[in-house]
Amino acid sequence: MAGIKDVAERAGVAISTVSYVMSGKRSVRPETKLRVLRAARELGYFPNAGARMLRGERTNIVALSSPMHEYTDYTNYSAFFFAVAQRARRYGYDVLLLMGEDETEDLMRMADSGLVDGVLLLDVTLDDPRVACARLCRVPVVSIGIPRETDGVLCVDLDFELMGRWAVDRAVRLGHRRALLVGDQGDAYDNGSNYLIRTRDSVFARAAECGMAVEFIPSVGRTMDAVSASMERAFALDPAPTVIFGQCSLGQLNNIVGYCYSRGMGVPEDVSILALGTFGNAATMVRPLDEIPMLPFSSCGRAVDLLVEAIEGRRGDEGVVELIPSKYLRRGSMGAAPSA
Amino acid sequence: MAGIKDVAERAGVAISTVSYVMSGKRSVRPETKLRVLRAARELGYFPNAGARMLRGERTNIVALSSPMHEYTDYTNYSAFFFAVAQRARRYGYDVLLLMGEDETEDLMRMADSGLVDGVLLLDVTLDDPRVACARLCRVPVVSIGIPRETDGVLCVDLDFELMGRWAVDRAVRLGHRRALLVGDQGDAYDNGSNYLIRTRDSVFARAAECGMAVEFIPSVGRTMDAVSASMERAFALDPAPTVIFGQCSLGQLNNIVGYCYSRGMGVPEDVSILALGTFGNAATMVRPLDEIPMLPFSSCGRAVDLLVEAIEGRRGDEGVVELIPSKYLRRGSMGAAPSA
DNA sequence: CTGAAAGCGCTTACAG
DNA sequence: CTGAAAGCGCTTACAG
Repeated sequence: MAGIKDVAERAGVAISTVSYVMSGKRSVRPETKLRVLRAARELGYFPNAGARMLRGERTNIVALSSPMHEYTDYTNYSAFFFAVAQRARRYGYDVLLLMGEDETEDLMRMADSGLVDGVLLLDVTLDDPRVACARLCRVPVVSIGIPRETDGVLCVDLDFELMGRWAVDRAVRLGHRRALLVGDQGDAYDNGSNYLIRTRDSVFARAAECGMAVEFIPSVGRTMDAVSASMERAFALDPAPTVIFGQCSLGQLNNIVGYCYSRGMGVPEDVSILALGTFGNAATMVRPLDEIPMLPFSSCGRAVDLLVEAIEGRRGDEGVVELIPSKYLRRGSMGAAPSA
Repeated sequence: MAGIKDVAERAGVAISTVSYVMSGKRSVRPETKLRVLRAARELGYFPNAGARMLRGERTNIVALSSPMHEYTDYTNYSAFFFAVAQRARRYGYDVLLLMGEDETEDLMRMADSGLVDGVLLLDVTLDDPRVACARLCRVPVVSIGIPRETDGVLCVDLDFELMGRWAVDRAVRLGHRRALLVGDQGDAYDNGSNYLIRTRDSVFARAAECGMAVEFIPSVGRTMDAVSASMERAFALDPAPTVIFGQCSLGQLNNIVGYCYSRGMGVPEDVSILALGTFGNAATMVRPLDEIPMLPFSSCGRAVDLLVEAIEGRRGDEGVVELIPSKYLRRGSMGAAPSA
């Protein structure tokens, strides 16, 4: 509740002096400075954020746009939120969550109200309307995810094409010729969820290059029964797949392993399994799995780096697309293809 | 970038008229109003947030304080974030994440800078320093979690005492006399993480009343190997427990089930398992489990309700403690105790 | 029904 | 080394 005037009065100086002491933008006689600092501390003075904003000062807030949809499975989002918040904190920024369904309205409001210094877009779809907003915004915007049209925006993402290629290459090297790609819920692809499509298509493309057959089934549910039913159909194929790429949740992967075990199939003796886009947590499964994880701390961290650079004017608004390679974590669930 | 002056000029009115049109705080001639609205739309006008704050208007932002610690397992936090954000949105509020390690400093800064209209505390420990801050704050604060001293703060939480009693009562009714409580990581209790302690102690207390023996083991790790080692020791007891209460993550529960199966113990024929404080997702396990879940949407939703009431002055700052009952979800993993 | 002007709490160019 | 004052973009009491 104490303002700069109260501090000035208590310290016996002008408000400008208080301001300069706080900002350090000009040198102040040590004794004066001390009096001011003591007064500020005693009064519990914090500069009014509104007044600073009005003067065009940074707010040290970045918005994180992460719209909620009906189909949003938010289980793993906190990793992204934490990653963003942690890195932002390092630069002295706080994070304002924008989770309204109406993505673009929130965005324009924030960008033009002067409340935030920059914006991060999460969960960017191929034709995300927020990207068009980004081009109009007076604050810098960084997209975590690669839209179809990238010109004029800063984009960072994990290299999901590379993820797909790595998966296929590893399987092919182990002699596998028939793969099953278990996808996420079908509507996640329909809604253009970017990384899912990119990974899946990269698997398809690379498999075609390598002469490997790939069957794709989206998940229809998360329970053991739902997963079993899907797997049942997949393994009824002749010849049956010898390797499974799981582009799905850890729970579904658990059920896939459970299904294999229930059918008497050993991992990796009878079937190999590789998790794609998980969160490094397939190590904790009953049967730990090889995985090529998301690395949210890498992608989000880098996105914050770029955003802060842009905010502080150390970067123009030329388009940038940075792809970050994931890594391959071995847990022994990928083995040589069983000989026919 | 367009300001109220630009809108006024384009509409041919005074800035006060623009202001009144935007706020609706006084009636304006329909034609004038229309001209103003059109001008505002054409210029993409959004009121400057700083100027409004300076005038003491609401910012329509609430802070969500959720400090990150070394030991924080953030896997399930997004459910709370989403729950808060969703309900806040309904009232027209955005959410500012405060995740700095230094909990109280962030809090005071926010509360006194005028940037937020209210604050929510997440992950409140028994002697949480943020609660003391809350009493000093000039904005309302709602604690999600019950600290030791609740006077002068608004508190909402799930009824974890009831959760503990329900667990024990259900087991006792099924004839179980020896239980194993598998806890979260040990340091989570040491750091005073509120709900863990309350649930655990409630299990202890109720078990003592009912003449049931309870062995407690904190988790030492999340991998199958770590969980197996702990379970090994627990089942070496004579007589061995016939029911397991799992106050731990879904991954660890999966490993507990995996351990039981590997030892040839059926669930619930040989051992019953009940998950406490999970997120309704034990339905998707290979062996679905009975659970008494967290219900973040209930507790956080109610917390936002209270906060908004306080912000809008429809509630004094008398202390309030609201406990919300969870529910018991049956999945067939709790059965009659095997006869000795 | 509408407008001119004070003032919110800061920062900073200007003056000394 | 320090201060008096303009001005950021709004809201609202006052005036008509």
